[in-house]
Parts: sequence; structure tokens; C-alpha cells
Amino acid sequence: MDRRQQKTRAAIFKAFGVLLEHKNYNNITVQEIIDGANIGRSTFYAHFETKDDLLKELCKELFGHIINSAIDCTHTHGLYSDNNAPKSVFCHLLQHLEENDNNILGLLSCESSDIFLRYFKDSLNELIKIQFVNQDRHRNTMLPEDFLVNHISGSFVEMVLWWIKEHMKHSPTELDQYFRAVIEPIL
Amino acid sequence: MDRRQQKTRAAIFKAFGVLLEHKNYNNITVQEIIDGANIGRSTFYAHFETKDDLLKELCKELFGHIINSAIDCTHTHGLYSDNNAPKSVFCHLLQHLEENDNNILGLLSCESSDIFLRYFKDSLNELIKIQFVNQDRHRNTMLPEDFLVNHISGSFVEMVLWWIKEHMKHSPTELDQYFRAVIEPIL
DNA sequence: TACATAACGAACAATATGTTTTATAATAAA
DNA sequence: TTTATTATAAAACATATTGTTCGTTATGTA
Repeated sequence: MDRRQQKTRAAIFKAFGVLLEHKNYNNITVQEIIDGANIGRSTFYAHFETKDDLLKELCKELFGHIINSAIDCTHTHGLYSDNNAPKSVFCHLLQHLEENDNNILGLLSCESSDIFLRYFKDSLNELIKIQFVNQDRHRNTMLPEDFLVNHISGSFVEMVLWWIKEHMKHSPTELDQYFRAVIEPIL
Repeated sequence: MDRRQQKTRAAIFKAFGVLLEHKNYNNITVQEIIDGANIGRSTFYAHFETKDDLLKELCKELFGHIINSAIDCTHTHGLYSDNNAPKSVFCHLLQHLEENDNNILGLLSCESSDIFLRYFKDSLNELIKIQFVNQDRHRNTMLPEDFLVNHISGSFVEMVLWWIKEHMKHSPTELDQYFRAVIEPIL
């Protein structure tokens, strides 16, 4: 990829992120992004079709990165015992979040965080589904698998949302404990 | 309230709802709402400051109604035994949803459902918090109360989201069972 | 009936959108 | 280094949306 393209793309993402810290997504204009990134109007439209398109691409980059790292984590460490596998992935994710890779926390705590959280949940859903398939563990057979997968990813995302709302007073380890406490009894 | 105002307000809500069934919230223009409601431009702005304002008012009406009915439900039936109180409220809510009061399901299943679900969750959070306070039951003391409240309301909303995504194949009773299965073990 | 007020409709400035064109500058490949 | 390629800039453009204003008409209320 052309160095110029990389720079422009990065500048747009950066400006978009800065704007999101102070303004609602809906109220951010393409013009503001252009001004913030200090680029020409036509340049923006050479990169992204619309503001929604920009949002989608940003989500792809952000969560693609964090989810891939989670997948690698399970691969690198090989197979865990049935009881530990899913926990580790969540703790790993929480630590990643706390490190604030790519200012992901800024986006998850902005006024328009819903958009990002929803995307995050969809990514998580895939991850957990794979985990379930890979380890044909004995689990609660009262509940449909897709309900369970949805419940786990949903609960995780809602917990992150709560964590952020409470100004991240808790450590990843604490959160991991809480999460185990509400998920393990039902598996 | 003047009958004219009532009619106009209803026409705007109706038109807005119809538009939401086919278009994303972001891409709906005030002009379209005006045309759909068949009212004058200045009339719209006499009722709502912005499109966001309209959204907020719609949420207030919708969820105010359903949540109040849930609160009444707990009052009318008096106090339940410690074990049954929260369940009943959720089942009641699910039945209300299935009855599709005010086409609430249309809004919860539209492309912009996130907005409504988030508002729904906030309302639920209040409801559950009150439930917890009213019945100083013996509960899991390993978890902070606000974490637990958030987990319950979050899980419920995520379940509804899943239910809708799966085209509402399950009955309220089934959902209530699933929900009990994932919540009761942790209380 | 008479008063109050809601709705209408037209016009308005200001702003945002997405496209097009031409010129310039940076990059990659030879 | 030279050349061909390609990204960017800048300006102009038609179009659309927004939110406001104001005089008129219609409707509801007391």
C-alpha cells in the first residue's frame, strides 16, 4: 500500500477518533473529519464512500486486531483443560482492553460506544462459537447452543460497558472473577 | 393536551415508525418524516427540536409504558416469595413484547434497534435495582450489587436481541425458562 | 360566539453532501 | 536517475437538508 495512502488513512482514523471523544457519531460531519485530518475533500471520498463506510472500516481494524490476538492466544497456549479454556480468552481480552490498544477504550467509552460494542459482540460471538465447537465439552444441555453463545458474548460486552461506565475502577482480574462467577455455574 | 397536538404527535410517531422499518435511523431525514406524517414543516419543529429529540420522546413513551406495566404487575400481585419475584416480571415483560404493544417489536427488530435496546436496558436497570432494594434477599455476596443488576438487565436485553434475530421462533415461556436457567444459579 | 392556539406553507440562509476536473506532488519500478 | 503511475489538493458545482421566521388559515376550547 502506498505510503501516502497509509498516512491519509491513519490521519482520517485519528481525526475521527478525536471527534468521537467529544461528539455523537450522528452529529459528526464528513467536513469535520476532513478538516481534522487536514486533507482534501476529494481525498476523503477516494478512501471512503461515506461516513458509515469509515465507521465499518475502523471497526474492522480495531476488533480484527483484538480478536485475532485472542485466537492466537488460544492457539499458542495449545488446548486448555475443558474448564479453563474460555476463561483465559476473556482475561486476555480484558487485558488487551486495559492496555488501550489503538485507543479502543476511547471509542468504547464515547457517546456512540453502542456502535462499537455491537460490532465487538458480533466478533466475540464468532470467537466463542469456535471455542464451543473445538472442545466438544459436556455442557448444559437444557439450553440451545446458540442461546448460550449469545448469552456469553452478550454478558461479556455488557460487563465491559458497565466497567467503562464505572470509570474502569476494577482490574481485569477482578472482572474475570466476576465473569466466571456468572458464567461457569451455567455451563 | 389539544386534540390537534395529539393527532400531529401520533402522526409523527407513526410515520417515524414506518420509516424505521425500512431505513436506518441515520439515513432518515426530517423531511421524510414530515412527508410521511403529512404535516407542515414548521409543525414538526413545533413538536420536536430535532430528530434525536423525537427518538428520545418515542423511547420515553414506549418503554415508559411497558416498564410501568411491569411495576404495576409487581404491585398488583403483592410481594412474591423471594424466589419468584424477579422471574415473574421478566415473563410479564416478554409477554408484553410478544403482544407487540405500540409496534414495539417493529422498532426492536429494525436496523437501528440498538438505540431502542439501549434505552430499554436503562429502564430495566432501574426496575431491577428497585426489586433488589425492596426485597433484601440473601444473594450472592461475591459480586457487587450493581454488577449483578447490570448483568441481569444486560442479559435480558441481549436475549431479546437474540430472540428477534432468530425471528421470534421461541415462546415467552421458553425464553423465561432459558433466562431463569442462566440467572437463578448465580443469585 | 369569541378567544386562543395549532397547523399550514412559503421563503430563507446556512450548511452538508458527493462529484468532477485540473494541476501538483509523492511514490514505485525501470 | 529517469519514467510512469498514482495519490492528493483545491476549487467549483448541483443538490439536499436543516432549522427558523412570519403571515394566514383552520381548529379546538371556554
